[in-house]
Amino acid sequence: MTAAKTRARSGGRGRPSKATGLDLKETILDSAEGLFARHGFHGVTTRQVAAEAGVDTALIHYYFGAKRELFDAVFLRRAEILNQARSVSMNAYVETFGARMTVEGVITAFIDPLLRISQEGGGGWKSYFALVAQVNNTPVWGGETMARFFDPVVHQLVDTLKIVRPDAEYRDLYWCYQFLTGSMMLALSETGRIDSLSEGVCHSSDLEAVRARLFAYCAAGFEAVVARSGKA
Amino acid sequence: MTAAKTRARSGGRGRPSKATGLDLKETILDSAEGLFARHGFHGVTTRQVAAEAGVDTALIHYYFGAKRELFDAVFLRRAEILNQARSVSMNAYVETFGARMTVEGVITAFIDPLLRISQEGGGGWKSYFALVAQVNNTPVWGGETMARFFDPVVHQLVDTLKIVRPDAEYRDLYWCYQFLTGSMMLALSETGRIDSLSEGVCHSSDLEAVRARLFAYCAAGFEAVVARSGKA
DNA sequence: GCCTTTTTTCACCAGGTGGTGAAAAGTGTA
DNA sequence: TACACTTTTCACCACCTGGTGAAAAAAGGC
Repeated sequence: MTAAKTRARSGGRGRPSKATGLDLKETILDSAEGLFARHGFHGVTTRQVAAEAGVDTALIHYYFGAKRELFDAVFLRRAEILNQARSVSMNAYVETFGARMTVEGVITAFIDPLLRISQEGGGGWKSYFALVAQVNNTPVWGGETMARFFDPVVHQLVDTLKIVRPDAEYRDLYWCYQFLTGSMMLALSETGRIDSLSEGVCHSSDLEAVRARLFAYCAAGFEAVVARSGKA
Repeated sequence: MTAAKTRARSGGRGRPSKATGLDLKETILDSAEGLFARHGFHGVTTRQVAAEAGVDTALIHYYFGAKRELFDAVFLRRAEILNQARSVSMNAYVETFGARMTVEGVITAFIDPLLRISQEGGGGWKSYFALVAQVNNTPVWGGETMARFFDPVVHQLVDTLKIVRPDAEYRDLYWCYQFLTGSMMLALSETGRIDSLSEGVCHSSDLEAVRARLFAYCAAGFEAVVARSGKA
């Protein structure tokens, strides 16, 4: 259902509460988010966003300026929530387990908040993750955008892993992170590819299946790389 | 350097050999490939492709039809080479090692041809891998495109892994493949993200570093998932 | 040479693009 | 009421989009 229709029925009881001001700003962001996630930055026009939000084209420019600024606003909105959730999760893990931390535990603390948010956070989050996955694999400005929004929490992960495995080299840690993020983003974006590939055995929407495998997979891969580097 | 300029100097000896006919068709594909890889399907116009190829816009439609057909032609050209290289590599591995096959060996036979081609195959291949990585993370038509071009060789991988670990469930195999392909495509697309993230410690162009880690990483992750599933 | 076929260019179209400026409508305050 | 301010709409612009049809040029067969 388009945001326009959603706004139209507007609740049905009490004040009609026509969306206005900041409400409308969020509505525009929601529509833009869904469209950007499905078609990419260049595959979406400001007119499409306006139409789905039930809003005049000029209003988008009034609130956000240029199209690229709208995109950044979409990207930023949830990045802050994400970063805080991950930071809190990792800090809690460090404080709870201290010297008994494991690689798999750290990785779980890093990834699981995203899975939980995707499962419990409502539909907008699925679009958002698909969007981030696309940006993550975009050359030119993709790397710069990811760095701008997500570098700090990644450094927190790497530093924590370095505490758990003090002998590991940073080169290995960063490469393992890259492998991890490739797997993680592809799983979170739920492209549907695994559904057809596996002929119905797996479903990309089944994040519980991801949870049951991804942490162990990444942790084992990580340990193997560190071990191999140590003996080499 | 643009293809237009490349064509202009045209060799310098013997027949002037102005590119024509099928040559020109390849030139257009080269230009399209580079542009699509950098900016995505919607981020490129047929005029840009024509300009970089040093060719009239109408010629593109003469040879390839609609823009989307041009994109598919770009995608198909190298997919066939890729699929054959991978299939040959895996068959050779199976025949050479037979009952002594290992998970890491199979995965190496599956991934290494791509690394080698990227290292030795010339610049066009780097663009191509970046392109495939983008499509792999594209919802809507990305999954369908990947399936159309790459499903058979993936099934060959999964079936071979099933021989090496007969007790493994297909569900686990497919999920592990998804994790693997996410890591692999991100590494092959050389987005430059790891360069800035690691502050110069790692370079995404360093495929030798990938080779030294990715096979072991994926194999260990794979074994861990299978083992966990077996005992659960 | 001539004729046919393929390749390349040119001029053009209908519709869509991001973006703007001014007017209009709404909102709060006194 | 009148006023200032914010939010929303409308009409519009210059430019670009994918794509087409016919003419021109080149290549090949005889």
